[in-house]
Amino acid sequence: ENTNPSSSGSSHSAAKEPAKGAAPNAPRTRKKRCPYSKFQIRELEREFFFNVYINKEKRLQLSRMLNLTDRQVKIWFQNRRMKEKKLSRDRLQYFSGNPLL
Amino acid sequence: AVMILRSRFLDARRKRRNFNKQATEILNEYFYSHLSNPYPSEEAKEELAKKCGITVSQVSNWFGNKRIRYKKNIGKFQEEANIYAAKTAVTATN
DNA sequence: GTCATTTATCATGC
DNA sequence: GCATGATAAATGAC
Repeated sequence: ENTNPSSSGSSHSAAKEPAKGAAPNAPRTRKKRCPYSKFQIRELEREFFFNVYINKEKRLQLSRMLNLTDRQVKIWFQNRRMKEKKLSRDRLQYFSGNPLL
Repeated sequence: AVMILRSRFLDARRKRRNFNKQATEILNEYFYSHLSNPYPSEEAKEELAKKCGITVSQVSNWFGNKRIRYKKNIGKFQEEANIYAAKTAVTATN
């Protein structure tokens, strides 16, 4: 379902600056945001359910399985923790001061 | 009853509804009167949220979207910028 | 690590 | 059909 351009093929796949060695003055281009596939999200969420903080071993394992870089998995968990915190805030705000409860 | 509330919360989370005209006015006034640095502090966000009747997160979302969409096409917002520039100029003279 | 943010994408309103 | 608000990747400050 997902033709994932990141971390594909070559094992070392540089995450940024796809340009060849022509330009030494690297205008470090920001990596384009690439939505993850349903399968990738499912596996990441599954691991997140067991432990909100992932260790290095499982991170490497997940990154290989999902064809993502370690950095991408690490950042996904960081963003996921922030999302959980925001969901908690929204839930609290929504259910607080609700006359039906 | 709890389940109903829960489902209502879950689908109300992504249902998008436009802000009322007054809230948009307030947000635009702040944005164009701070065009050189359109980054309201946490306290300013809370005050804007209260005046607009929205959450602080919604204020952050609005400014994030506004900043990048303004930067991406300044010309499209020129007319709008002039309107609020004139409006703040009037209030400044009073 | 958190967290505000940038950027693209998604989903809806109209 | 775009405008608009919310969310999902990605970066950087601290």
